[in-house]
Amino acid sequence: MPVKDWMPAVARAAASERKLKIGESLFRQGSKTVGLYEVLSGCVRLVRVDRAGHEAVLHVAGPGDTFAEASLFSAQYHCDAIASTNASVRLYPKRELLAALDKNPKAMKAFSSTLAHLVISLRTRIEQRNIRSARDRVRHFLVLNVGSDGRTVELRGALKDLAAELGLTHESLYRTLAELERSGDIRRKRGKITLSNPV
Amino acid sequence: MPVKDWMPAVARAAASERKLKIGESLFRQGSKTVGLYEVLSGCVRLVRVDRAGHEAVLHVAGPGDTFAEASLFSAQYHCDAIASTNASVRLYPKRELLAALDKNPKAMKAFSSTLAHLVISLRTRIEQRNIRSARDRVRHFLVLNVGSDGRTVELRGALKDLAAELGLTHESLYRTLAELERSGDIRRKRGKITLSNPV
DNA sequence: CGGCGTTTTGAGAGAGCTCAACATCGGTGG
DNA sequence: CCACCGATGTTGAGCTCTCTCAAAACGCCG
Repeated sequence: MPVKDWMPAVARAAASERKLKIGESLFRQGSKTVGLYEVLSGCVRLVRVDRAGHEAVLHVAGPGDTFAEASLFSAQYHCDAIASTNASVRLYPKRELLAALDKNPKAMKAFSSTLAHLVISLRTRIEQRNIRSARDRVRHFLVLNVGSDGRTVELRGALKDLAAELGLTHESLYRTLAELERSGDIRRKRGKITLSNPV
Repeated sequence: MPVKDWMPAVARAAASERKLKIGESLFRQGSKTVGLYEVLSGCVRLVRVDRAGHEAVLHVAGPGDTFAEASLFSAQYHCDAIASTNASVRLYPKRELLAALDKNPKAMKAFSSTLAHLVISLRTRIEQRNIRSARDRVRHFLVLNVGSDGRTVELRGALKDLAAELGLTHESLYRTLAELERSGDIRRKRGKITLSNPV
């Protein structure tokens, strides 16, 4: 559900905006939670960095998406938020938002619904990561991200970013896409991938 | 938060119980949602099965845990629930529970909090699946699951089940544990694993 | 004691990762 | 307008690690 449809006016009034340069971090894992964010433009990714220095991409939020929902019930952020492009975001401060939700059961319910759908999409991502084969993992992603025509996927950002989101090396993704194109399963055209045999 | 602490009396009154034999399924992906479950005894795992027939373990719920939270905001279950042991569960029917939550903002808030913490733990699981090395993935799991002494992990169920939960083959897990034991990083004793160098 | 599922170890193959070189594209400044 | 530069995209070769298939020891329960 779009944030506009449930965000209480009080919380909206208390919101502030901020611009981010590409690569800039909005918060880090362990830092104190200040509230919930909405992406106004650009893309922000949520990642965790393991000791080997690898980024695990947990989520990519685009315009209209919210992120850091769980921050309302946690004292610290549990991942890093980094701008994948130049971006602007709106912050709904935790204190005011929680107070407004307490007074507005309908909004609280909508917020719960948002969290519930987030849970479902996270589980889909776990399912994705369980697929070993690069080919199948890419196909899995494509099928789940086709647009309204049922066969075309619009890519947000670079293929390199997609590789990170899929948990593959960019080399592996390039090769896999090339193979899929050679075998006729997909067609590519600058930022778009079309499935030849939509499911 | 334990379900007892927030579950409205009305919903509790409407609950029913059910026993499951090991391997029995409680619901399947795509089946109509009937409500939220609590595990009374045994273990229930949530899985998705990909077309290759592999199970991706999304969650394992033990006594006191709830599962299928998102069902309240979805018409169909998005994964399978299968008993990993003989188990008994309690069903809080969707209709009555939603009605009770609507009338009880505090309970709704607690439910949101439960969802938020679920989101965090799911992201931790994604982080885990992003670790390629079996050794590191096992260590990651162990560190996150130590008991109150900070070094001992109590295993629920068989190592084979743990392997599935970690997204490894059981052979790989056995080998990895054997290596960790040989190198002195862990010690094993029937159902318990102790870290030699707790973090 | 017998049977079944778990645990363990072995050998081989496949697939993705790593390192490396190069091509291509987009933006910047002269 | 062109040259330059960095980031993205592409392809090659080799290696490592896990998966897979196989076989056997072990443990629990009837």
